Amino acid sequence: MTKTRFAPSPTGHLHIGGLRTAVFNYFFAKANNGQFILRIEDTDKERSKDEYTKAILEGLKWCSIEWDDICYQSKRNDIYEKYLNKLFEEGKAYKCYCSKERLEKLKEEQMKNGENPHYDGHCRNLKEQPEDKPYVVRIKLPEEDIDFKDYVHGDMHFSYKEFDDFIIKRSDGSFMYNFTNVVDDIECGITHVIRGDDHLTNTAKQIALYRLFDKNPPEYAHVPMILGEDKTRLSKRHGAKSVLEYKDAGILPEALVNYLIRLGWSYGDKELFNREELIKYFNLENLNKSAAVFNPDKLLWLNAEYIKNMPPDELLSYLSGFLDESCKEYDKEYLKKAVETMQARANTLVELAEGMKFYCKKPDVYEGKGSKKYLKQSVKEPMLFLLEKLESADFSNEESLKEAFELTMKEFDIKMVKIAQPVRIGLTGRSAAPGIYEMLMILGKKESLERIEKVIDVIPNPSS
RNA sequence: GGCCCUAUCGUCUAGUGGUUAGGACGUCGGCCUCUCACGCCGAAAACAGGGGUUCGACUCCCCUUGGGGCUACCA
Repeated sequence: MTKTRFAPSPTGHLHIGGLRTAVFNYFFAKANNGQFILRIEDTDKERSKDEYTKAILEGLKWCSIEWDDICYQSKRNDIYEKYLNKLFEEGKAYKCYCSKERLEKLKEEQMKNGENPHYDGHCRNLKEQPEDKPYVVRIKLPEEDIDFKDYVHGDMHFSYKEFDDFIIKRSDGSFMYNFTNVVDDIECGITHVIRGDDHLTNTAKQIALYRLFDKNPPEYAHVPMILGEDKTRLSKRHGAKSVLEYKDAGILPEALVNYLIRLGWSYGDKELFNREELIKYFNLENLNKSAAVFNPDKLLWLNAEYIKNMPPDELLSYLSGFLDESCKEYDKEYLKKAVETMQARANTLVELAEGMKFYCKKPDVYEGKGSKKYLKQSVKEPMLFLLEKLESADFSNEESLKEAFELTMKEFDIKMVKIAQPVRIGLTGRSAAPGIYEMLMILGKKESLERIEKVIDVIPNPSS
Protein backbone atom coordinates (compact mmCIF):
# COMPACT_ATOMS: atom_id res chain seq x y z
CA MET A 1 0.00 0.00 0.00
CA THR A 2 1.14 3.50 -0.77
CA LYS A 3 2.28 5.27 2.36
CA THR A 4 3.54 8.82 2.52
CA ARG A 5 4.50 11.03 5.39
CA PHE A 6 4.97 14.62 6.31
CA ALA A 7 7.82 15.00 8.78
CA PRO A 8 8.10 18.54 10.10
CA SER A 9 10.40 19.50 12.90
CA PRO A 10 8.66 21.64 15.49
CA THR A 11 11.29 24.34 15.47
CA GLY A 12 9.01 26.95 13.99
CA HIS A 13 5.50 27.57 12.78
CA LEU A 14 4.01 25.65 9.89
CA HIS A 15 4.74 27.80 6.88
CA ILE A 16 3.63 27.77 3.27
CA GLY A 17 6.45 25.55 2.11
CA GLY A 18 5.82 22.96 4.78
CA LEU A 19 2.11 22.99 4.14
CA ARG A 20 2.65 22.42 0.46
CA THR A 21 4.85 19.42 1.16
CA ALA A 22 2.13 18.07 3.42
CA VAL A 23 -0.48 18.73 0.74
CA PHE A 24 1.53 16.89 -1.91
CA ASN A 25 2.05 13.92 0.38
CA TYR A 26 -1.55 13.88 1.47
CA PHE A 27 -3.07 13.97 -1.98
CA PHE A 28 -0.61 11.53 -3.42
CA ALA A 29 -1.52 9.05 -0.68
CA LYS A 30 -5.24 9.64 -1.16
CA ALA A 31 -4.96 9.50 -4.93
CA ASN A 32 -3.48 6.03 -4.53
CA ASN A 33 -5.79 4.80 -1.86
CA GLY A 34 -2.95 4.89 0.60
CA GLN A 35 -2.11 6.33 3.97
CA PHE A 36 -0.68 9.62 5.05
CA ILE A 37 1.45 9.65 8.20
CA LEU A 38 2.42 12.63 10.28
CA ARG A 39 5.74 12.37 12.01
CA ILE A 40 6.97 15.05 14.35
CA GLU A 41 10.75 15.15 14.11
CA ASP A 42 11.58 16.54 17.50
CA THR A 43 14.99 15.02 18.12
CA ASP A 44 16.62 18.41 18.48
CA LYS A 45 15.77 19.09 22.09
CA GLU A 46 17.24 22.55 21.99
CA ARG A 47 15.08 23.92 19.25
CA SER A 48 11.89 21.85 19.38
CA LYS A 49 8.93 23.42 21.12
CA ASP A 50 5.53 22.03 22.05
CA GLU A 51 3.77 25.19 20.95
CA TYR A 52 5.13 24.67 17.46
CA THR A 53 3.91 21.09 17.40
CA LYS A 54 0.48 22.36 18.38
CA ALA A 55 0.55 25.03 15.71
CA ILE A 56 1.54 22.50 13.06
CA LEU A 57 -1.32 20.19 13.98
CA GLU A 58 -3.74 23.09 14.05
CA GLY A 59 -2.62 24.35 10.67
CA LEU A 60 -2.99 20.95 9.06
CA LYS A 61 -6.40 20.43 10.61
CA TRP A 62 -7.55 23.81 9.41
CA CYS A 63 -6.68 22.68 5.89
CA SER A 64 -8.35 19.31 6.41
CA ILE A 65 -5.08 17.50 5.85
CA GLU A 66 -5.91 14.56 8.07
CA TRP A 67 -3.32 12.01 9.02
CA ASP A 68 -3.96 8.30 9.34
CA ASP A 69 -1.34 8.03 12.04
CA ILE A 70 0.99 10.26 13.98
CA CYS A 71 4.25 9.61 15.80
CA TYR A 72 6.83 11.58 17.69
CA GLN A 73 10.49 10.81 17.27
CA SER A 74 11.24 11.86 20.82
CA LYS A 75 9.32 8.79 21.96
CA ARG A 76 11.01 6.30 19.71
CA ASN A 77 14.46 6.10 21.22
CA ASP A 78 14.28 2.36 21.86
CA ILE A 79 13.74 1.74 18.20
CA TYR A 80 16.72 3.84 17.22
CA GLU A 81 18.90 2.05 19.78
CA LYS A 82 17.88 -1.25 18.29
CA TYR A 83 18.91 -0.18 14.83
CA LEU A 84 22.12 1.29 16.16
CA ASN A 85 23.06 -1.92 17.95
CA LYS A 86 22.60 -3.85 14.77
CA LEU A 87 24.99 -1.48 13.07
CA PHE A 88 27.51 -1.95 15.87
CA GLU A 89 27.19 -5.72 15.73
CA GLU A 90 27.85 -5.70 12.05
CA GLY A 91 30.75 -3.32 12.42
CA LYS A 92 29.05 -0.63 10.36
CA ALA A 93 29.24 2.11 12.93
CA TYR A 94 31.77 3.23 15.47
CA LYS A 95 32.27 5.50 18.42
CA CYS A 96 34.24 8.64 17.78
CA TYR A 97 36.00 10.40 20.62
CA CYS A 98 37.41 13.29 18.65
CA SER A 99 36.96 16.61 20.36
CA LYS A 100 35.22 19.46 18.65
CA GLU A 101 38.48 21.33 18.76
CA ARG A 102 40.29 18.61 16.83
CA LEU A 103 37.53 18.51 14.27
CA GLU A 104 37.59 22.26 13.94
CA LYS A 105 41.32 22.24 13.34
CA LEU A 106 41.06 19.41 10.87
CA LYS A 107 38.47 21.28 8.89
CA GLU A 108 40.55 24.42 8.87
CA GLU A 109 43.59 22.63 7.59
CA GLN A 110 41.70 20.82 4.88
CA MET A 111 40.16 24.06 3.69
CA LYS A 112 43.56 25.69 3.66
CA ASN A 113 44.89 22.91 1.47
CA GLY A 114 41.99 23.37 -0.90
CA GLU A 115 40.41 20.10 0.13
CA ASN A 116 36.81 19.55 1.04
CA PRO A 117 36.30 19.20 4.76
CA HIS A 118 35.94 15.54 5.64
CA TYR A 119 36.20 13.55 8.82
CA ASP A 120 39.51 11.73 8.54
CA GLY A 121 38.41 8.44 10.09
CA HIS A 122 40.62 8.95 13.09
CA CYS A 123 38.47 6.78 15.37
CA ARG A 124 37.34 4.35 12.72
CA ASN A 125 39.61 1.52 13.82
CA LEU A 126 40.43 2.44 17.36
CA LYS A 127 42.08 -0.42 19.26
CA GLU A 128 41.14 0.80 22.71
CA GLN A 129 37.85 2.36 23.58
CA PRO A 130 38.26 4.90 26.36
CA GLU A 131 35.70 4.24 29.07
CA ASP A 132 34.87 7.65 30.35
CA LYS A 133 35.25 9.96 27.40
CA PRO A 134 32.19 11.40 25.66
CA TYR A 135 31.66 10.12 22.15
CA VAL A 136 29.48 10.43 19.10
CA VAL A 137 28.55 7.58 16.80
CA ARG A 138 29.54 7.67 13.17
CA ILE A 139 28.72 5.29 10.37
CA LYS A 140 31.32 3.66 8.22
CA LEU A 141 30.33 5.14 4.93
CA PRO A 142 30.28 2.46 2.22
CA GLU A 143 32.74 3.26 -0.51
CA GLU A 144 30.26 2.96 -3.33
CA ASP A 145 28.73 5.68 -5.41
CA ILE A 146 25.12 6.43 -4.79
CA ASP A 147 22.50 6.35 -7.51
CA PHE A 148 18.82 6.81 -7.21
CA LYS A 149 15.88 7.70 -9.33
CA ASP A 150 13.82 10.72 -8.52
CA TYR A 151 10.32 11.29 -9.85
CA VAL A 152 11.02 14.87 -10.72
CA HIS A 153 14.75 14.99 -11.38
CA GLY A 154 15.28 11.64 -13.00
CA ASP A 155 18.53 9.76 -12.48
CA MET A 156 20.66 11.13 -9.68
CA HIS A 157 24.27 10.30 -9.05
CA PHE A 158 26.58 11.14 -6.16
CA SER A 159 30.15 10.07 -5.54
CA TYR A 160 30.70 8.60 -2.10
CA LYS A 161 33.75 10.84 -1.94
CA GLU A 162 31.42 13.76 -1.42
CA PHE A 163 30.51 12.42 1.97
CA ASP A 164 32.26 11.21 5.07
CA ASP A 165 31.57 9.06 8.11
CA PHE A 166 28.78 11.30 9.29
CA ILE A 167 27.47 11.41 12.82
CA ILE A 168 24.22 9.60 13.59
CA LYS A 169 24.21 9.91 17.38
CA ARG A 170 25.21 12.96 19.34
CA SER A 171 27.40 12.98 22.41
CA ASP A 172 24.31 13.75 24.49
CA GLY A 173 22.89 10.41 23.36
CA SER A 174 20.26 11.78 20.99
CA PHE A 175 20.03 10.69 17.39
CA MET A 176 20.41 12.81 14.32
CA TYR A 177 18.06 13.62 11.50
CA ASN A 178 19.40 11.42 8.73
CA PHE A 179 19.41 8.40 10.99
CA THR A 180 16.00 8.76 12.61
CA ASN A 181 14.48 9.71 9.32
CA VAL A 182 15.62 6.53 7.67
CA VAL A 183 14.82 4.28 10.62
CA ASP A 184 11.30 5.65 10.84
CA ASP A 185 10.67 5.44 7.14
CA ILE A 186 11.72 1.78 7.29
CA GLU A 187 9.71 1.08 10.42
CA CYS A 188 6.58 2.79 9.12
CA GLY A 189 6.83 1.21 5.71
CA ILE A 190 6.91 4.52 3.90
CA THR A 191 6.76 3.87 0.16
CA HIS A 192 7.13 7.39 -1.22
CA VAL A 193 9.14 10.25 0.15
CA ILE A 194 7.96 13.59 -1.17
CA ARG A 195 9.96 16.50 0.18
CA GLY A 196 11.71 19.71 -0.82
CA ASP A 197 14.66 19.46 -3.16
CA ASP A 198 16.85 21.01 -0.51
CA HIS A 199 17.01 17.41 0.71
CA LEU A 200 18.57 16.06 -2.45
CA THR A 201 22.00 15.61 -0.88
CA ASN A 202 20.48 14.26 2.32
CA THR A 203 18.83 11.61 0.23
CA ALA A 204 22.21 10.40 -0.94
CA LYS A 205 23.42 10.14 2.64
CA GLN A 206 20.23 8.38 3.62
CA ILE A 207 20.59 5.88 0.87
CA ALA A 208 23.99 5.01 2.29
CA LEU A 209 22.14 4.26 5.51
CA TYR A 210 19.61 2.06 3.73
CA ARG A 211 22.54 0.10 2.37
CA LEU A 212 23.97 -0.39 5.83
CA PHE A 213 20.59 -1.64 6.98
CA ASP A 214 20.27 -3.88 3.90
CA LYS A 215 16.97 -2.27 3.04
CA ASN A 216 15.61 -0.89 -0.17
CA PRO A 217 15.03 2.83 -0.13
CA PRO A 218 11.57 4.20 -0.92
CA GLU A 219 10.67 6.10 -4.08
CA TYR A 220 11.62 9.75 -4.07
CA ALA A 221 10.10 12.93 -5.38
CA HIS A 222 12.04 16.06 -4.59
CA VAL A 223 9.79 18.99 -5.21
CA PRO A 224 11.04 22.47 -6.04
CA MET A 225 11.12 25.03 -3.32
CA ILE A 226 8.98 28.10 -2.90
CA LEU A 227 10.73 31.43 -3.22
CA GLY A 228 9.74 34.89 -2.09
CA GLU A 229 9.02 37.72 -4.50
CA ASP A 230 12.69 38.64 -4.52
CA LYS A 231 13.47 35.08 -5.60
CA THR A 232 15.23 34.19 -2.42
CA ARG A 233 14.16 31.42 -0.15
CA LEU A 234 10.82 32.12 1.49
CA SER A 235 11.39 33.42 4.98
CA LYS A 236 10.00 35.62 7.72
CA ARG A 237 10.63 38.79 5.86
CA HIS A 238 8.33 37.73 3.02
CA GLY A 239 5.15 38.64 4.86
CA ALA A 240 2.87 36.17 6.56
CA LYS A 241 4.92 33.21 7.67
CA SER A 242 2.59 30.91 9.55
CA VAL A 243 -0.34 29.31 7.75
CA LEU A 244 -2.50 30.34 10.68
CA GLU A 245 -1.82 33.92 9.72
CA TYR A 246 -3.52 33.25 6.42
CA LYS A 247 -6.48 32.00 8.36
CA ASP A 248 -6.57 35.21 10.34
CA ALA A 249 -6.27 37.22 7.14
CA GLY A 250 -9.51 35.65 5.93
CA ILE A 251 -8.11 33.14 3.48
CA LEU A 252 -10.18 30.01 2.94
CA PRO A 253 -8.23 26.78 3.50
CA GLU A 254 -9.58 25.38 0.24
CA ALA A 255 -8.13 28.34 -1.62
CA LEU A 256 -4.77 28.05 0.08
CA VAL A 257 -4.53 24.34 -0.66
CA ASN A 258 -5.58 24.94 -4.25
CA TYR A 259 -3.00 27.67 -4.61
CA LEU A 260 -0.23 25.63 -3.08
CA ILE A 261 -0.84 22.54 -5.13
CA ARG A 262 -0.53 24.55 -8.33
CA LEU A 263 2.84 25.84 -7.23
CA GLY A 264 5.14 23.28 -8.76
CA TRP A 265 2.43 21.04 -10.11
CA SER A 266 -0.08 21.42 -12.91
CA TYR A 267 -2.78 19.58 -14.72
CA GLY A 268 -2.93 21.14 -18.18
CA ASP A 269 -4.57 24.53 -18.02
CA LYS A 270 -6.76 23.71 -15.07
CA GLU A 271 -6.58 26.20 -12.22
CA LEU A 272 -9.42 25.33 -9.88
CA PHE A 273 -9.37 21.99 -8.10
CA ASN A 274 -11.76 20.83 -5.43
CA ARG A 275 -10.78 18.02 -3.08
CA GLU A 276 -12.30 15.29 -5.17
CA GLU A 277 -10.46 16.51 -8.22
CA LEU A 278 -7.18 16.67 -6.37
CA ILE A 279 -7.59 13.10 -5.23
CA LYS A 280 -8.49 12.13 -8.73
CA TYR A 281 -5.80 14.04 -10.60
CA PHE A 282 -2.80 14.53 -8.35
CA ASN A 283 0.27 12.67 -9.51
CA LEU A 284 4.02 12.82 -9.32
CA GLU A 285 4.50 12.96 -13.08
CA ASN A 286 3.27 16.51 -13.47
CA LEU A 287 5.49 17.94 -10.80
CA ASN A 288 7.63 20.81 -11.92
CA LYS A 289 11.40 20.95 -11.58
CA SER A 290 12.19 24.57 -10.88
CA ALA A 291 11.55 26.76 -7.88
CA ALA A 292 8.36 28.82 -7.82
CA VAL A 293 7.82 32.36 -6.60
CA PHE A 294 4.99 32.80 -4.16
CA ASN A 295 2.44 35.21 -5.60
CA PRO A 296 0.00 36.68 -3.05
CA ASP A 297 -2.16 38.23 -5.78
CA LYS A 298 -3.02 34.90 -7.27
CA LEU A 299 -3.83 33.49 -3.86
CA LEU A 300 -6.22 36.40 -3.36
CA TRP A 301 -7.84 35.75 -6.70
CA LEU A 302 -8.33 32.09 -5.86
CA ASN A 303 -9.72 33.05 -2.50
CA ALA A 304 -12.20 35.36 -4.20
CA GLU A 305 -13.20 32.53 -6.52
CA TYR A 306 -13.87 30.25 -3.58
CA ILE A 307 -15.83 32.92 -1.74
CA LYS A 308 -17.91 33.56 -4.83
CA ASN A 309 -18.75 29.94 -5.43
CA MET A 310 -19.25 28.66 -1.92
CA PRO A 311 -22.80 28.03 -0.67
CA PRO A 312 -23.70 30.92 1.67
CA ASP A 313 -24.31 28.80 4.74
CA GLU A 314 -20.96 27.08 4.38
CA LEU A 315 -19.34 30.45 3.97
CA LEU A 316 -21.17 31.66 7.02
CA SER A 317 -19.55 29.01 9.19
CA TYR A 318 -16.10 30.19 8.11
CA LEU A 319 -17.20 33.75 8.70
CA SER A 320 -18.26 33.46 12.32
CA GLY A 321 -14.94 34.62 13.72
CA PHE A 322 -14.86 37.64 11.47
CA LEU A 323 -18.38 39.03 11.80
CA ASP A 324 -19.12 42.18 13.72
CA GLU A 325 -20.61 41.77 17.20
CA SER A 326 -23.84 43.35 15.98
CA CYS A 327 -24.37 40.48 13.55
CA LYS A 328 -24.80 37.98 16.36
CA GLU A 329 -28.31 39.30 16.96
CA TYR A 330 -29.45 38.24 13.55
CA ASP A 331 -30.57 34.81 12.50
CA LYS A 332 -28.83 32.63 10.00
CA GLU A 333 -31.35 33.14 7.24
CA TYR A 334 -30.93 36.88 7.40
CA LEU A 335 -27.15 36.67 7.41
CA LYS A 336 -27.22 34.21 4.54
CA LYS A 337 -29.04 36.69 2.37
CA ALA A 338 -26.63 39.40 3.42
CA VAL A 339 -23.62 37.22 2.61
CA GLU A 340 -24.99 36.43 -0.82
CA THR A 341 -24.98 40.08 -1.82
CA MET A 342 -21.35 40.42 -0.80
CA GLN A 343 -19.84 37.24 -2.22
CA ALA A 344 -18.76 38.76 -5.50
CA ARG A 345 -17.41 41.80 -3.73
CA ALA A 346 -14.86 40.37 -1.32
CA ASN A 347 -11.44 38.86 -1.73
CA THR A 348 -11.13 37.75 1.87
CA LEU A 349 -13.38 36.89 4.77
CA VAL A 350 -12.17 40.04 6.46
CA GLU A 351 -13.45 42.13 3.57
CA LEU A 352 -16.65 40.15 3.44
CA ALA A 353 -17.39 40.66 7.12
CA GLU A 354 -16.56 44.32 6.91
CA GLY A 355 -18.66 44.74 3.79
CA MET A 356 -21.79 43.23 5.29
CA LYS A 357 -21.61 44.96 8.63
CA PHE A 358 -24.17 47.53 7.60
CA TYR A 359 -26.84 44.84 7.37
CA CYS A 360 -26.61 44.49 11.13
CA LYS A 361 -25.76 47.98 12.22
CA LYS A 362 -26.85 51.44 11.15
CA PRO A 363 -24.04 53.46 9.62
CA ASP A 364 -22.58 55.84 12.17
CA VAL A 365 -20.76 58.00 9.68
CA TYR A 366 -21.30 58.79 6.03
CA GLU A 367 -18.21 58.43 3.91
CA GLY A 368 -16.86 61.89 3.23
CA LYS A 369 -16.10 61.77 -0.45
CA GLY A 370 -19.36 60.11 -1.40
CA SER A 371 -21.42 62.44 0.73
CA LYS A 372 -19.89 65.47 -0.84
CA LYS A 373 -20.51 64.14 -4.31
CA TYR A 374 -24.02 62.77 -3.91
CA LEU A 375 -25.73 64.40 -0.95
CA LYS A 376 -26.36 67.64 -2.76
CA GLN A 377 -29.23 69.96 -2.10
CA SER A 378 -30.65 69.23 -5.54
CA VAL A 379 -31.58 65.75 -4.46
CA LYS A 380 -33.44 66.79 -1.34
CA GLU A 381 -36.80 67.09 -3.08
CA PRO A 382 -36.43 63.90 -5.10
CA MET A 383 -35.38 62.03 -1.97
CA LEU A 384 -38.42 63.20 -0.07
CA PHE A 385 -40.57 62.18 -2.99
CA LEU A 386 -38.90 58.77 -3.13
CA LEU A 387 -39.34 58.29 0.59
CA GLU A 388 -43.04 58.87 0.23
CA LYS A 389 -43.29 56.36 -2.60
CA LEU A 390 -41.29 53.81 -0.67
CA GLU A 391 -43.58 54.15 2.30
CA SER A 392 -46.33 52.62 0.26
CA ALA A 393 -44.11 50.13 -1.55
CA ASP A 394 -43.94 46.39 -1.03
CA PHE A 395 -40.45 45.58 0.17
CA SER A 396 -40.76 41.93 -0.62
CA ASN A 397 -41.29 42.73 -4.24
CA GLU A 398 -38.45 44.12 -6.32
CA GLU A 399 -40.83 45.42 -8.97
CA SER A 400 -42.63 47.49 -6.43
CA LEU A 401 -39.38 49.09 -5.26
CA LYS A 402 -38.32 49.68 -8.80
CA GLU A 403 -41.55 51.47 -9.47
CA ALA A 404 -40.92 53.90 -6.63
CA PHE A 405 -37.53 54.78 -8.07
CA GLU A 406 -38.85 55.08 -11.60
CA LEU A 407 -41.62 57.38 -10.58
CA THR A 408 -39.10 59.59 -8.84
CA MET A 409 -36.78 59.66 -11.82
CA LYS A 410 -39.66 60.56 -14.09
CA GLU A 411 -41.07 63.19 -11.81
CA PHE A 412 -37.78 65.09 -11.54
CA ASP A 413 -36.28 63.98 -14.84
CA ILE A 414 -33.12 62.66 -13.23
CA LYS A 415 -30.94 59.63 -13.66
CA MET A 416 -30.99 56.63 -11.38
CA VAL A 417 -27.54 57.36 -10.03
CA LYS A 418 -28.75 60.66 -8.61
CA ILE A 419 -31.11 59.01 -6.19
CA ALA A 420 -29.54 55.59 -5.88
CA GLN A 421 -26.31 56.91 -4.46
CA PRO A 422 -27.89 59.01 -1.69
CA VAL A 423 -30.00 56.01 -0.77
CA ARG A 424 -26.91 53.79 -0.82
CA ILE A 425 -25.05 56.16 1.44
CA GLY A 426 -28.00 56.33 3.78
CA LEU A 427 -28.30 52.57 3.92
CA THR A 428 -24.63 51.72 4.24
CA GLY A 429 -22.67 54.88 4.93
CA ARG A 430 -20.69 54.21 1.79
CA SER A 431 -20.90 54.88 -1.90
CA ALA A 432 -19.82 51.34 -2.83
CA ALA A 433 -22.16 48.55 -1.82
CA PRO A 434 -24.50 45.88 -3.24
CA GLY A 435 -27.45 46.67 -5.48
CA ILE A 436 -30.08 49.08 -4.15
CA TYR A 437 -33.07 46.78 -4.48
CA GLU A 438 -31.43 43.76 -2.89
CA MET A 439 -30.28 45.84 0.05
CA LEU A 440 -33.71 47.35 0.56
CA MET A 441 -35.36 43.95 0.43
CA ILE A 442 -33.01 42.45 2.96
CA LEU A 443 -33.03 45.36 5.37
CA GLY A 444 -36.82 45.54 5.16
CA LYS A 445 -39.18 48.44 5.08
CA LYS A 446 -38.86 49.75 8.61
CA GLU A 447 -35.12 49.73 8.81
CA SER A 448 -34.67 51.06 5.28
CA LEU A 449 -37.01 53.97 5.74
CA GLU A 450 -35.38 54.92 9.02
CA ARG A 451 -31.99 55.05 7.39
CA ILE A 452 -33.25 56.98 4.39
CA GLU A 453 -34.99 59.54 6.58
CA LYS A 454 -31.80 59.98 8.47
CA VAL A 455 -29.73 60.64 5.40
CA ILE A 456 -32.26 63.06 4.01
CA ASP A 457 -31.76 65.10 7.17
CA VAL A 458 -28.13 65.49 6.29
CA ILE A 459 -28.83 66.77 2.78
CA PRO A 460 -28.68 70.54 2.79
CA ASN A 461 -31.91 72.38 2.03
CA PRO A 462 -32.21 74.15 -1.32
CA SER A 463 -31.66 77.83 -0.90
CA SER A 464 -34.99 79.19 -2.03
C1' G B 1 35.74 26.75 -2.83
C1' G B 2 33.46 21.65 -3.78
C1' C B 3 29.00 18.89 -4.98
C1' C B 4 23.89 18.96 -6.55
C1' C B 5 19.40 21.08 -8.71
C1' U B 6 17.41 24.59 -12.09
C1' A B 7 16.21 28.30 -16.48
C1' U B 8 9.11 29.73 -21.49
C1' C B 9 5.45 36.54 -20.65
C1' G B 10 6.50 40.60 -14.20
C1' U B 11 4.45 35.83 -11.59
C1' C B 12 2.24 30.54 -11.78
C1' U B 13 2.45 27.42 -15.88
C1' A B 14 1.08 24.36 -20.93
C1' G B 15 4.42 22.63 -24.41
C1' U B 16 8.19 16.62 -24.98
C1' G B 17 11.71 18.15 -33.10
C1' G B 18 7.65 21.20 -37.50
C1' U B 19 2.45 25.62 -32.93
C1' U B 20 0.25 32.49 -35.30
C1' A B 21 4.48 29.46 -28.44
C1' G B 22 -1.57 28.22 -25.27
C1' G B 23 -3.96 29.22 -20.33
C1' A B 24 -4.16 31.73 -15.39
C1' C B 25 -2.87 35.95 -11.94
C1' G B 26 -1.51 40.90 -12.35
C1' U B 27 -1.44 45.31 -15.73
C1' C B 28 -3.89 48.35 -19.55
C1' G B 29 -8.26 49.33 -22.75
C1' G B 30 -13.60 48.49 -23.74
C1' C B 31 -18.66 46.53 -22.81
C1' C B 32 -22.37 45.80 -18.96
C1' U B 33 -24.21 49.29 -15.04
C1' C B 34 -27.74 52.68 -9.51
C1' U B 35 -22.14 52.58 -6.90
C1' C B 36 -18.51 48.94 -6.11
C1' A B 37 -17.69 44.36 -7.55
C1' C B 38 -18.88 40.13 -10.66
C1' G B 39 -19.26 38.85 -15.71
C1' C B 40 -17.98 39.45 -20.88
C1' C B 41 -14.64 41.19 -24.89
C1' G B 42 -9.80 42.84 -26.27
C1' A B 43 -4.42 44.41 -25.77
C1' A B 44 0.65 44.58 -24.28
C1' A B 45 3.86 40.76 -22.35
C1' A B 46 8.22 35.05 -22.70
C1' C B 47 11.50 30.51 -25.08
C1' A B 48 18.77 33.81 -20.68
C1' G B 49 23.31 33.88 -24.15
C1' G B 50 26.67 31.06 -27.27
C1' G B 51 27.97 26.74 -29.68
C1' G B 52 26.67 22.05 -31.68
C1' U B 53 23.12 17.59 -33.46
C1' U B 54 19.25 17.87 -37.33
C1' C B 55 16.19 19.20 -43.47
C1' G B 56 14.22 21.71 -39.10
C1' A B 57 15.10 23.33 -32.57
C1' C B 58 11.51 26.29 -26.86
C1' U B 59 12.02 21.04 -27.15
C1' C B 60 18.21 16.80 -27.64
C1' C B 61 23.84 17.62 -26.22
C1' C B 62 27.87 20.96 -24.48
C1' C B 63 29.64 25.63 -22.53
C1' U B 64 28.68 30.42 -20.30
C1' U B 65 25.61 33.29 -17.33
C1' G B 66 21.71 33.83 -13.79
C1' G B 67 18.82 31.67 -9.66
C1' G B 68 18.40 27.99 -5.74
C1' G B 69 20.19 24.14 -2.41
C1' C B 70 23.71 21.21 0.40
C1' U B 71 28.57 21.24 2.44
C1' A B 72 26.46 21.04 11.30
C1' C B 73 27.05 16.89 17.47
C1' C B 74 19.85 21.60 12.60
C1' A B 75 15.88 19.29 10.38
